[in-house]
Amino acid sequence: MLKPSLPKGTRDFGPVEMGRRNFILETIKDTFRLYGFQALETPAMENLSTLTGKYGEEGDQLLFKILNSGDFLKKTHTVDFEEGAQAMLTKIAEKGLRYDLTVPFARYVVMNRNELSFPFKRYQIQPVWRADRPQRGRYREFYQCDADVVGTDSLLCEAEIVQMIKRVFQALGISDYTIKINNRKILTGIAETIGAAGKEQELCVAIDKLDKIGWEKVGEELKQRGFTDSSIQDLSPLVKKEFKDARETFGYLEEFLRGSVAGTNGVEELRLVFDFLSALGGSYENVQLDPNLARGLTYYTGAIFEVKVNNVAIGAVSGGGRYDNLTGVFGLPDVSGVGFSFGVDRIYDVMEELGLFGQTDQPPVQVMIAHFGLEEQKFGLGVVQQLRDRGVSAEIYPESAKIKKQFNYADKKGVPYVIVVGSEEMKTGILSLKSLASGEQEKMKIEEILSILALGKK
RNA sequence: GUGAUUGUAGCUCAGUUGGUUAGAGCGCUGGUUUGUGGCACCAGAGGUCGCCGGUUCGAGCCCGGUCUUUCACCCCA
Repeated sequence: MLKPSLPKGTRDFGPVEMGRRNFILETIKDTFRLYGFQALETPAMENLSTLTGKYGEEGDQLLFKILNSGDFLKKTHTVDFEEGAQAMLTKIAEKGLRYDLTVPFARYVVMNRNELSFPFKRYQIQPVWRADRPQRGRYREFYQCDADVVGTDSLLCEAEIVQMIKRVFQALGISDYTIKINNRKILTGIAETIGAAGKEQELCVAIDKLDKIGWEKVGEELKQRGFTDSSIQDLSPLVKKEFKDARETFGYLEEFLRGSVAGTNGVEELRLVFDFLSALGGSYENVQLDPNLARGLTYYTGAIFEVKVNNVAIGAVSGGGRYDNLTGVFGLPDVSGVGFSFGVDRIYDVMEELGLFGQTDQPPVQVMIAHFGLEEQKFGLGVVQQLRDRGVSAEIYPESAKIKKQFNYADKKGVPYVIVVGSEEMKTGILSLKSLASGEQEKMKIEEILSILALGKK
């Protein structure tokens, strides 16, 4: 017999997990809709030509490729084997699983550019696949919850993103978190200011590790990447400075980036984002302007975000930024957009670690009807139907069994109420309603039970 | 992709320098209780020791490979 197993880095979600995941997903969806985003779904698989080259060389290796159907060796010749995997790939696979939701979205926008009215706001909640090596909080199949606005460069979008993040985390009961904001132009400005213009890519990769390995090691890495001692020297005060609030950070950055047009622009943009945030009635609580935030993604050009839950050893649970040329590779240039994404799987892990589930768990059904035999069960069917008609989720034990067994089932499943139907109850029409949590049991008319449970369901 | 690490009952884990029929707790099934779950007591079921191969008279234990888990790097949600 074959032992069943799952592919590496994938998981099943049982009933309890699904309840919790759906709670998170519904919260996110609600929020997206509340801000005027519309749903979009795209296929799990895309043409490989759509996917390759969009995530860098590393990304291409992490793509799951789909072997062509039928005789996949049809187009190959023996010499192809000698050419190596890279050359062979295009002949045996033309499709791949999506790696993120942004590229399929860009593809969709380009294909439907004439039908869409811009600015176009869409959200998309679907699994993505990466042939990564799994770790905690890192899977080969995981969900992304993206919301993007394309076709406008208004910084209001950035401010609304902050508001959406705050709403979601509040609804989920996560309070100790930080939304870090920076602007790619500020990073460009920093590179220019320290005399390393054009090396911002390297700067980002190194600076991103700051809270992980510390300034000293980052300095070493910068040196290895060809930064001069004086550049590193110049960078040092900015990195080491601890700002007490956004106002102070803005002041310092303005001074620091005085000589850089890009840098000054970046600061101005962020100021406007903060202005909009105030106008929306949002506080700066949980929001941190962090000039050292440097998300590696190559396509961000403006604001960048990252959300971390404090005191939990898991990476970012949300992130995003503005890109000026999302659709350019598909032949539609100059479409500015800004988007962000929640990592449900990580949010789940965080909430579990913080013990936030439990209060949010919903019972599988409100009430179960236990009975003593076929006649009693038939009587119970009438009751169960009435309950369902009133919108109360209810089930009746499907077979005749010892009452103890029926109670046991309800208890294990976590059903809060049990109604017992016996010959006495059938005669009088007065049923016993027992709360499994308290153990209290009361006799009352069906109508009364219906009212109590119908009230309780809200 | 590089370097480590893990795997014994459904779950969490014991298992002596390699030596008979591999154990515990929890869970599960049944009973004590044919109109009541949780608690208690009693009984019972359940294991190709991840998989394949090797060394050995003999392997859960040693060796190789493979899969899986976790971790660091790379990168990322």
